[in-house]
Amino acid sequence: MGSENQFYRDHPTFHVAVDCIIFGFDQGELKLLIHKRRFEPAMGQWSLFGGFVEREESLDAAANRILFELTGLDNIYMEELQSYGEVNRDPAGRVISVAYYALIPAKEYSDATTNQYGATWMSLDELPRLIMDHNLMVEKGLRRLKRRASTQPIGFELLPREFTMPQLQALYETIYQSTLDKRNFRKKILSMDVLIKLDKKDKSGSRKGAFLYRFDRKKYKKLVDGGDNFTI
Amino acid sequence: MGSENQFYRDHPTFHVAVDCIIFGFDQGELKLLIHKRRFEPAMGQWSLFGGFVEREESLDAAANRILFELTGLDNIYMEELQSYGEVNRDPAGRVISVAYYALIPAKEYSDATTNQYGATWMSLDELPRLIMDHNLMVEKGLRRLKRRASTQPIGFELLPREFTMPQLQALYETIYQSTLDKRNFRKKILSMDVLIKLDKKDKSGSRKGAFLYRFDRKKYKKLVDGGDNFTI
DNA sequence: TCAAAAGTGTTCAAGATACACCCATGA
DNA sequence: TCATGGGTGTATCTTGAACACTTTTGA
Repeated sequence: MGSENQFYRDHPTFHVAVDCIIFGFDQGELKLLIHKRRFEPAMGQWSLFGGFVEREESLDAAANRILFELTGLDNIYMEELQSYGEVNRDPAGRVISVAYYALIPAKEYSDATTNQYGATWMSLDELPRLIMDHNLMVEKGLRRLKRRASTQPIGFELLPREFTMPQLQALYETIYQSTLDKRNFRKKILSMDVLIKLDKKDKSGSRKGAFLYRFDRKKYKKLVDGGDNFTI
Repeated sequence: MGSENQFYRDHPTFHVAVDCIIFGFDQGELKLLIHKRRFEPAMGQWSLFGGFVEREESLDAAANRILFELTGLDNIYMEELQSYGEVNRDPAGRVISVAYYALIPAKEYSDATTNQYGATWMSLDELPRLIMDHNLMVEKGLRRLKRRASTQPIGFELLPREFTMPQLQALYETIYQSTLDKRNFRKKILSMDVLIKLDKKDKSGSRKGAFLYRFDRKKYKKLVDGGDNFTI
């Protein structure tokens, strides 16, 4: 930064990190992708996936890089959550961390990649103590997920591209931690007209089989342009 | 930072700044407190109030310090909005900025202090071009304000401690950019039972005078504890 | 043939919206 | 006395909530 002016240079600089709260949905449970930290301090303890921001890299780029390195997945739903800047949050030095949360379709994420990085899908019900303020980040991420899920079509990010109504409902029941009436649920979601009903059934869940649906961004756009909102 | 380990030291560090989006409400308008920047680059151009984070200072502390230095006001409603980390957002060097938005009761903020820092209340309708990505920050802050105002009792932060119904309604009409029916508005807000009606009238707005109210945190807590939400 | 999950409509209650007149006061 | 803004109640509509039976099919 030889080009920086004197005024800037009189001020301190900081390490800046990105931490990713990676949510997945599998077997009727919300899960978090975590791993055991591979460097000091706190090596070997459970941690979110994170890393330092590099010199010519934006925050968003750093978050996407970390996620891609880990999962090989691109075009992932990802949003900044909040920055964490307490002076002593990291015992090894002053680090300002920007937390992102990401939603990935757990099924499309191969376990092969998982193990390469020691990544583990951990159910949110039995989440261990994570390093530093990472548990705080997760709590905040969860709150955000719950709120967002009710007003934005982000639930679909957690499901495979083709999914059934019972799957979708189970997802929302998990996120909201409550049971929903299936007739009302179908009515509401179908009334928004953002899904495409396919001609196929998924027979893995029952003998009868359940019709597959796909979320349609164009229809969603129509809904929004028409002045209506997604709510569920 | 002599205590930092080698792994950390191999990574770059960054200037970190805080920028404050300071909203006020006066004369039926939402306003933003801005000033002309006093150092290079872009000296003399309109800017949000901001500053660099200091060595032993958390992000929140930095935001509060900047706001306090500027307004002399303490205990201000303030919330982190989002971080801005594009590589070239600041032409004079790499700076990562954390944007905060604050709501202050414009009336309690004396113009004396204003002028000392060259601060200016600028109506949002005639907001000039601000430096760097500050206009983006303001837009995002506004969207957040609109959403939050409908589900959290933050409108009161923009009014004096004692206010009238017509004032409160005018505030919400401004935030939502729409007109509201005064009977329905009163019904809704009074039904939540979070206000205390005072025995006094404010006669500045009409001959008849309007009763003054005060927002009551205890009543609000009762509402929330009872499982209900603030909505307007 | 039966167990297990998928699929389907109607009724009722609550909350949101629309709407018009009287009141108090100072000039 | 009148102009100005403050204050009040009811009827209707829309939306969310509650609720039970039939269908399909593989074992």
